[in-house]
Amino acid sequence: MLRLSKLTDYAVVVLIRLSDESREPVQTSPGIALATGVPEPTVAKVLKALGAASLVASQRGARGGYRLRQTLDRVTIADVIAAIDGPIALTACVEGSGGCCDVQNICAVKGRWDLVNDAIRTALGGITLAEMRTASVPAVFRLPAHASIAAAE
Amino acid sequence: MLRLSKLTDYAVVVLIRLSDESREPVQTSPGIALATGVPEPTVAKVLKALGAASLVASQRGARGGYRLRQTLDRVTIADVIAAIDGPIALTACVEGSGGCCDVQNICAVKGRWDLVNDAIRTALGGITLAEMRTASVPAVFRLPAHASIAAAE
DNA sequence: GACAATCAGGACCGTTGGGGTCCGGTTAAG
DNA sequence: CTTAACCGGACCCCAACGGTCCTGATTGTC
Repeated sequence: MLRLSKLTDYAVVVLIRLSDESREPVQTSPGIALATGVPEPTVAKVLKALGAASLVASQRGARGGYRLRQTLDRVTIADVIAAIDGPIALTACVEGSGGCCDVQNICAVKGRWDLVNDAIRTALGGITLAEMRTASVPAVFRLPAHASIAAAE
Repeated sequence: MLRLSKLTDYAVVVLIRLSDESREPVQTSPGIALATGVPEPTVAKVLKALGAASLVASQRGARGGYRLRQTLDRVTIADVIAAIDGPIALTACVEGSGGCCDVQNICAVKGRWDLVNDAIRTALGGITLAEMRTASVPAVFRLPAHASIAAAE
């Protein structure tokens, strides 16, 4: 169903959590795990991927943790997906991977998926995490983080 | 990588093949398999799904086969994906599937993926198979179907 | 200077679902 | 009646993903 990975979903949750500047500017992965309800090892994995993509910066050692590298209005869904799932390409038959398709000499749509890939990339590149956080969300759901943490403990 | 299934790829190939009106208006799945290089059972499976979605019409019995129900300029990629992979929804957290997410009481992006889903649907709904077939494809690749069949035999 | 906290980067499994195959039944042409 | 073709399942296999864990490297704190 054109599913995108659950990890990406988590990544969005984590990034939005990280954007809450009202708390410590640097947050640890166990802390984020506790706050979001996502298992700690998974949070760590997501954070590592986001770090590799330079979406977050890490601080090692005692009192270390993670912080955002850009504000969320500068981060698009496409960025997150690319960070977690790799480059956005819907099929194996994208340009550059030539020769992988064993029926390509017959295939009538050879290379035609680029049109679709571009459309997807454009659509995804036009949505920022800031929009996902705020846009038309009932106030009830708008980051009642503190209360949730308390409830989770 | 936001991969869409190979079956969908095949479906596009099959539909484009089916659109070649220069041959029999009704084509059999073995015939399409031969022409496209896709294994016959797989072609049959794709055709069944397309039939269930009313993208193709089937004629049973001897001298039966499949034919298009609409011209390709009226069929979008979104239609094909929906026919093969089910409704387009990137995550499990879409509206209507309420209660499946065990962290939803903490999740800060509750329901926010709708924004992304809509963007994808719009992007995919704007591309027709006719565009995928013709748009800027070098003439060399433009359905030299007859030659290919001959070569495949 | 020793210790503790925290990230880094792998290796490691279990499960899921897609990809592919096959079979019995049904329909319709000849 | 025979044959050709679709129909609708059931079925299996494997790769990929989600999730976990372990062992280092780094840095602040006592």
